[in-house]
Amino acid sequence: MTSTGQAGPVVDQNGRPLGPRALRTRSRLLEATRRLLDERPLRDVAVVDIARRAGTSPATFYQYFKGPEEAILELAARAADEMPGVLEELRGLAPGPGALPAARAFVRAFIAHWDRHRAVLLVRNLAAESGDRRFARVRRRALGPLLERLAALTAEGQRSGNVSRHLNPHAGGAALASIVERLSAYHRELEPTGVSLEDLVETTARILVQVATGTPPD
Amino acid sequence: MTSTGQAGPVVDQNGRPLGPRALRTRSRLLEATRRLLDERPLRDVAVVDIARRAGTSPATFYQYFKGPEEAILELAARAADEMPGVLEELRGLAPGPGALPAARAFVRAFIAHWDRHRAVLLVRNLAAESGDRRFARVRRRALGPLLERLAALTAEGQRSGNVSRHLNPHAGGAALASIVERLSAYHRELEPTGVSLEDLVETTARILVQVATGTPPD
DNA sequence: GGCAGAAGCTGAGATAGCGTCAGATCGGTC
DNA sequence: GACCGATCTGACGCTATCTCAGCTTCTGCC
Repeated sequence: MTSTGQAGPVVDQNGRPLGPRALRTRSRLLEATRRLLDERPLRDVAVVDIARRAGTSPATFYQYFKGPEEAILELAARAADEMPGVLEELRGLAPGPGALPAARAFVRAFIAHWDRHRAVLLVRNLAAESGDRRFARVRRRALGPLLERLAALTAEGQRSGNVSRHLNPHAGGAALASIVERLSAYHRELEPTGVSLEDLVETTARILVQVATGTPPD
Repeated sequence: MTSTGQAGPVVDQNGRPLGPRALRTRSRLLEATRRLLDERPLRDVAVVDIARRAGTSPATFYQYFKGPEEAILELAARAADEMPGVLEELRGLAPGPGALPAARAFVRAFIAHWDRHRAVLLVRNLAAESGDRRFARVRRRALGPLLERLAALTAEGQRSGNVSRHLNPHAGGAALASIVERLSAYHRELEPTGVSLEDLVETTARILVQVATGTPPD
């Protein structure tokens, strides 16, 4: 199974499975797309550019992808494959003294993940929010487990009486995930205003712990 | 002063000020852009389409705008002009019993604002996050006052001892604004998973109050 | 080594939107 | 009813998309 979630081997636009040479060409095209997207907005990334940078021709690109978007969809899927590792950091996030360090480590890992894949994730989010099902699916695959984890934590906090019954756990999970994702996307714009990355990590981690477990650290 | 923040009257691409007929044509073009953007992603909105829908020609469009993006920039600036009204709702958000209703009203107003301008705001955010200064500026103009308000509230909470000293007020403000903005953008995708708009409003409002004032409502 | 067939690649071309400019049209004025 | 500035557009050259038919390269077989 590929990282896009399709079953079976990688195929070209006609459904034919790819041999080793073709796979290498396809990889070069993906890598070229990734690099170009780091340099300029999607609108300015032409298929010709991708092909040239990959040392091949536009026609070859179209053999493997419907267009730049489809290549980005696959890059987003690959990024999603990294999420389990990032979520690992959340293991220690349970009421108690280990909560804050775990939250910090998680926030740091999440931001690093975003910094690695910023351009791709921005396109993913725009496409998903604009109604593109494929991108919405990849996004859900990446963030769903985070939402669930935070929701479960909130629900647990409610059971133990530390978190208000008036919160909806899923909405709370979504809200907390929003902070982490949004600030990851934005921290570069925030830093010039005097908020350091460490301020962001510390503040976000503390909000996570406070809201999800109901017990403010300190 | 126009809503883009430029001084003086509206001008065309050659800097010539517009007469009443031209202003009407320009307005039709803006409205057509808005409507098309609600129907499909920016990538699929051609200048030809905008012109046709406005009952004019592509050449006319180029007389007033460099391209679709510039039209959207102006639409985003107009949306930003609505923000003071939305922020009005925040007036009552101070420690005390009025905090929760004020927070609810604010969250509702903010979501309604997003629902009105969703397509434009998505493009604005993508462009801003991709490094486009003009869009970043409009975005700051819209959200800056919200950030400041929430940061001030948090700082006040710290002074009165209700909010942890370890939070950075500006980071906290940004985090809370993130929730509101992100969930406004996302609530449509969340609803199918069983989280109602009211759940979202209630949960977000409570998190706002709890984090910013340090006193959980209840 | 040489050859057949499969695998992979691309040149060339039809199509479509972009952005410009010279000139047509409109609408008010005398 | 002729003029004039304001406004609009037809037409054109350009660039990028996307598609084939056919070319090149590889592989295994004799």
